[in-house]
Amino acid sequence: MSGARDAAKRETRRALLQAGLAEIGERGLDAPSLDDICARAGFTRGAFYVHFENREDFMVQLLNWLFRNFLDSIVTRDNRDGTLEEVVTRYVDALGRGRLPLARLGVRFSQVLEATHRLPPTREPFVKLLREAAVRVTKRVLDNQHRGAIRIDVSAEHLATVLVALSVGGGVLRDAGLELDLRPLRETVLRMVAADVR
Amino acid sequence: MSGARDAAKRETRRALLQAGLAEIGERGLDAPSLDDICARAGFTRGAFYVHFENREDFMVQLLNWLFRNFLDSIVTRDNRDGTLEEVVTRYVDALGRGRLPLARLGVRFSQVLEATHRLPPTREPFVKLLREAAVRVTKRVLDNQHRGAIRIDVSAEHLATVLVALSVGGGVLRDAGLELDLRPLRETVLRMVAADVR
Amino acid sequence: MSGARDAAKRETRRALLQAGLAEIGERGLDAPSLDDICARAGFTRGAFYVHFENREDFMVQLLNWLFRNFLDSIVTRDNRDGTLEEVVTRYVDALGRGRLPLARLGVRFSQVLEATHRLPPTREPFVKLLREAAVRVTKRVLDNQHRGAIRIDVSAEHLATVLVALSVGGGVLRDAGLELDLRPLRETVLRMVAADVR
Amino acid sequence: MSGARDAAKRETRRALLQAGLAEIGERGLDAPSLDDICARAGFTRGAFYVHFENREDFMVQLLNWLFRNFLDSIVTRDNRDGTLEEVVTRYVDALGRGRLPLARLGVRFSQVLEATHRLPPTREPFVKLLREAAVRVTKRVLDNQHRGAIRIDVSAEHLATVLVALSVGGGVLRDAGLELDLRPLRETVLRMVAADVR
DNA sequence: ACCTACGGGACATCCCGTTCCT
DNA sequence: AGGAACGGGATGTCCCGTAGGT
Repeated sequence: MSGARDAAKRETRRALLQAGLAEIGERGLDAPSLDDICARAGFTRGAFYVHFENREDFMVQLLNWLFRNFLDSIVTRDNRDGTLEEVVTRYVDALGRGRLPLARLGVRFSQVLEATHRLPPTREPFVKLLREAAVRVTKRVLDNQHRGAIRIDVSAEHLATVLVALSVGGGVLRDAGLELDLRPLRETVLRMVAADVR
Repeated sequence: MSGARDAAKRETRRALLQAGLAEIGERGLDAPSLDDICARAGFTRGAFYVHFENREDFMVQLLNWLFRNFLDSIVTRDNRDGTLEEVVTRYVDALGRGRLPLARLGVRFSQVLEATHRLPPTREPFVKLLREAAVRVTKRVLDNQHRGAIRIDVSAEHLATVLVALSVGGGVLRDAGLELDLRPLRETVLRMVAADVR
Repeated sequence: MSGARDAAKRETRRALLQAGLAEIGERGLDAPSLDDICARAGFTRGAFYVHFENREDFMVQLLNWLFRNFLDSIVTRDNRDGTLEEVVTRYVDALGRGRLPLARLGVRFSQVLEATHRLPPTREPFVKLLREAAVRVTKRVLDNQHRGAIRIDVSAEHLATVLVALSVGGGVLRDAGLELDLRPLRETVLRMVAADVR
Repeated sequence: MSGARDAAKRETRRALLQAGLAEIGERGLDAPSLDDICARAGFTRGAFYVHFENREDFMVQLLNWLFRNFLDSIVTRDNRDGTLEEVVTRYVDALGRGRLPLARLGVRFSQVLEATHRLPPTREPFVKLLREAAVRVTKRVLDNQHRGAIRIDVSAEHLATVLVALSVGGGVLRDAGLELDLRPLRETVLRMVAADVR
């Protein structure tokens, strides 16, 4: 199945979501009108209502689509990361240059949070996402504990959760406009989790 | 002069701000109309425009009013807190029972963040606020380092910033609906900052 | 009470209803937009929504207002009518010249009927209206029977109902575009109800 | 040629008209969208525009199709009716049970009237229809006058027109929701047209 | 100080008609 | 013949800001 017709349809849908993401990133969740979004995608509302039931449906689908990219803003999926130090370094580096996946899409953390609060259907997938992030970090911590790079007097799971919270908090502070000198902060964190003391 | 007159006027103003806060907490920053807010305060827009220029002005004043209470959600102002452990414990405890000052007002962290992003006049006071929070925590850390309760191989300032980020991140995760077992997380953090290493 | 403010308000309301009636008469129940109606009255939708909850509320109030004039299209209220013959003659005369109160307002019978069917709140007052019409005609018939002008072998009440149905039917046929030679029809009816035979 | 092909096409057309009739009966002339009508018939607008030019064209064809059944709501076509009393009795009986052809289709008299007013192409056939109704009744009256069952002091034509108006008026009152005790009304009418006077 | 009528802009939704695909 | 994507117009509703009354 899925001939030229279906392909075009999917492309239209993708373009609308993409445009919606861009508009939301620039102007918030509520500001952009459907006309704005459609115009940016090169379509009209006639097309919009073929693909989405209404504005809310659009937003829900948009967010769920976003969540798939979201996780990468905390920790990448692949296993080539090596040490936790490298993970943290890469994260902090991306944060410092405004290159976190979310930021790259022009969406603020707080926007996502607001959205999940106002659109109930998005809450569950979002929470699942956060849990998955903790799970991924837990694996790295365990790896590093085994090879003696991370202190073993704390549970890997708890440490991972702390790190996730710290990442989120750092991103939020950054979004908020607080200028942070990231390098020493990174060093501080690494020292707090390191196996060898002083 | 004009005692009773002015008092009544101030009371009206306060009632409007209070109502605005309640509406925002319940329905977000954009949903409540001025009519909704005024009605909740027992007035109409006629009273509103006596006290505020327009919706944006109202929101700015509302947020700046909120910020004065906001800092306490991270660390209280008084000096009777004693050890950092007590500070952290109290914070985590409040977080666990949804009794952070912000939460008590029914406002989510993400809402404040969104607001500061869309209302430029609120950004500066907000950032100042975050800095002040870091300063307060820094003092506590220094105190504790001096008495040997906190590790001294990290800068008090950096550690404080990390703790603030962690607090913010924890609050956000909580807002997001992630159920956290806070006790072990608190223990993990305390161990990471402790002076004595096992 | 009711100073200059209230008077202006009532006048605005009246102007909107009047304009609505005119628009409905010209273009039907559904065609005229609120903008059309408001423009004809010299106002905008901002004024409209002060006086009416929504379009349906407006239509209901409009119809109920119309009903007060409606009854006169079947039989006038005052008692100076004298014989039933005069009543019938006057009615037929008005019908023939398109001067029935309804027609004078530019509203068709069928429009009123349609409206009452689609707007439930208007049904009860409309039915009450029809009953009142029958009651009025019944009184005339009784008068005329007492003085020997109308046959007494039929119940006054039933005869009145028949006459009302006949009036309505005649009006509808006229609305429908059937050209009727009304004079002989009137004579026919009068002969059918007359007391003296042949 | 093209037997099955054409049959299928006609069937589609018929299904659309049928669905349109049902929708109109339930929700009025304007409420149902083409999508609603097509969906009810099991098609989409793609099929619709094969058979009809646009909405107006559809409505015109629908009404003209309806008119063929309409006449029977006033007087049947066949000549087996016998006395006028039987005609009236049968009509009143059908009226009382809501079994007039129009009512059976779920369409109100006022809807047809409204339609003819707003769709000019339907007016002429409708008026022709009403005239034909009068002609049919006139024949019955003449028959009955010849055999001495109906008074002869009124023109058959005029009496017939009066009866048609009365029928229409009765149907309208019924549509309007006025509860009528039909039996005595029927007796009243029959007495008014009877040849023998008590 | 506060209320209320009103002007007027914005927008989600609905729906019609066209066009291209199958 | 029929299905479905898309263009694009129309409109009810909501809401902000203002002006004039009380």
